[in-house]
Amino acid sequence: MKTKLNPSQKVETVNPLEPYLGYHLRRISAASMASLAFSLNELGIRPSESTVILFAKASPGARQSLIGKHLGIRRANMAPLIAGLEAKGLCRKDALDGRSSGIRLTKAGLSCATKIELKIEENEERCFGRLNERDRNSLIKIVSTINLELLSA
Amino acid sequence: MKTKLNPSQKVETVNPLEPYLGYHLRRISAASMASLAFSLNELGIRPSESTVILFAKASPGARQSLIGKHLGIRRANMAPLIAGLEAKGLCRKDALDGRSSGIRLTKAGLSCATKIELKIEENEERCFGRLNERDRNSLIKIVSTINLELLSA
DNA sequence: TATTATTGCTATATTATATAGCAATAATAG
DNA sequence: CTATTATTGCTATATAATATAGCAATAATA
Repeated sequence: MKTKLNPSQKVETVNPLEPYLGYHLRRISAASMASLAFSLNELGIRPSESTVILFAKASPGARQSLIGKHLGIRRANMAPLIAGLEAKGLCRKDALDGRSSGIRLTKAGLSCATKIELKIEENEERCFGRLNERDRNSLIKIVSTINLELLSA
Repeated sequence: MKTKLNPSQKVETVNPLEPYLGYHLRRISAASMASLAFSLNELGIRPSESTVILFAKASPGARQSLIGKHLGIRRANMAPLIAGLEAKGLCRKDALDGRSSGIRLTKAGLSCATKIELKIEENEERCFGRLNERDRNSLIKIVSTINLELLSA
């Protein structure tokens, strides 16, 4: 069978969501995250874990509530996330007081962080590399502005 | 208690994900989708359902495989989605042949679609309204380009 | 010291999305 | 026409991210 099936669909197929920015952002986000997830999977790391690891690397000793606040992850969801990273030997908790701990990457965690950074940068290139420098920069700028508006409100 | 707790966190809090476009897109997408989900909830409609309804309105009689193809929803996930809309009385299936049907909105479905459009447009304004026309247009343009690259590959 | 806020956590639910595989049917090749 | 292949819709199931409610322990404050 060399030719394709002809589904005989004489239906107009104009996507009515085309004019909506939110729709495009959702599709792009989903596509680039799926691509990243696939790549991170080689490290046994999920996207949400990867963000926590990179944040923990940049802010050693931060408590998980702070990490969650910056990444938009709720306390209730941070708990199992951190527990998972601990179980994988990627971070440990140094008690700060009776209830909180400072999160610190282990040696394995730091090494993993480096690999994650590489994967993320590869993914950025894979997904957004076709953009020219100018578009890319204006995109980052606009998008950061939106983020400020949306996330700080 | 008038003053805030002082968490005595002397940890640097620079978000290392700041330079990554994918990260920003994910956060924005999540925030704008959460906002839309909240709004659509008044109609008893989920975001994924809303996209199917609008597509079905624009392409009456399209089979669900085509709708899914355009919206990036897999067959396996389209089935319960359409069944749910049918159960809510928002669409019906007109047999096209022995296995496929053309999806058509009912009267209630059409009325719902109009309300959805309004909610989406309100949400666009709420989330992206602070952008000036120029930024908004260039954003749409760039973002459509990325989408083409990412989704058609 | 009493009150309030925080931190971390458990349990649970929802949404979106992924794969594997099946049965029925349609399209195509020979 | 018949055999093969592709499609369509579907079920069952799994995973990731994220949401709420509520609890216990602890810290900060009045």
